[in-house]
Amino acid sequence: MIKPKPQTVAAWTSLVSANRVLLETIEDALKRADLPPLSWYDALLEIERAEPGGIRPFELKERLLLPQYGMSRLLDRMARAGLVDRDDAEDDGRGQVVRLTPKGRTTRQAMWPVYAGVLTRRIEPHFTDAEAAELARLLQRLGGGR
Amino acid sequence: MIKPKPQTVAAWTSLVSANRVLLETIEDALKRADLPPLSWYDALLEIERAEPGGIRPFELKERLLLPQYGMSRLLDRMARAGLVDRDDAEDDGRGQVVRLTPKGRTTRQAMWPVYAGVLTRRIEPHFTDAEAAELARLLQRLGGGR
DNA sequence: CCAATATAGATGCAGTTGCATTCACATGAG
DNA sequence: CTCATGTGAATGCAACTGCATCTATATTGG
Repeated sequence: MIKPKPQTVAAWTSLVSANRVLLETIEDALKRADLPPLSWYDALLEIERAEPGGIRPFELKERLLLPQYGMSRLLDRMARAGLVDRDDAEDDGRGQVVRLTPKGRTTRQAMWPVYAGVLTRRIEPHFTDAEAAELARLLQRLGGGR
Repeated sequence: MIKPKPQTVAAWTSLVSANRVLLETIEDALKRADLPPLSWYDALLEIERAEPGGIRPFELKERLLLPQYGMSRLLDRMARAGLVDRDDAEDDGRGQVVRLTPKGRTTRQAMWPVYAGVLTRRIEPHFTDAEAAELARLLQRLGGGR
């Protein structure tokens, strides 16, 4: 019979809780500022980083850990909102290249202070610099990287 | 202009990643074992802990950090699946008392080894006991407890 | 007691997600 | 070249979530 150590269970439950609470705080803040949800931020940032060549949806989904259909629909919504352009890929008739529109760029820039504000206010007061670094180091072992 | 420390951002992004990866692994394992999703486990456990008196949905939603409508619907589904009973509360005409059915109890018991197995295999190899405890300790400061 | 307000829980609707499948183009073996 | 197989992306459908609202009972102030 498998029996995890108490520390293991404690680490997992506190991880889930922390994630939930922080996520909710961030989504709330974005909503109150009349900005798109957090998932859009991550996508916008990743697309911006891929400038000026743009990025293929299948690369994006790997970096964001989204399922293929999730990526497809997220891009749909962002395109409908005028934040990204999807053009057919020159060199692959099946695929596309995604790029930010100017509005996409400004939207990401508008989201950052809200996002950063929550992170700063909700994380930094609880840790010394060394503790935060240690926390990041430990957590990185769980996610496989990124 | 708000500018979080790099450690803060690193801690947050690795937290999100770790959460996503582990959650997905657990849900996958449960699905492959033909068992209900993880959210049911948490609810079943909390209800079981409240035996024999049962628990009120509004208490449950607070312990599980779910919105009221989320709790209401989760209980709907679990009741439809025959895992819980909802009876009118004796002392409060507005409310109910939730209890496990025998099937609810066995289902929770069936889920645990799958859940525990993933936790053990995906967490314990990466940490010493002290590290796991330290991780839990640091994370607890973020979620406000639980 | 009555009216005003608060709390427990359900629900209609729109938007999102998961799953499975589909379509189109790409690639490699013969 | 041609067929079989693989890969990039979209989509129909059912389930789930968020939001706002609604109903019913409880509580409080007068």
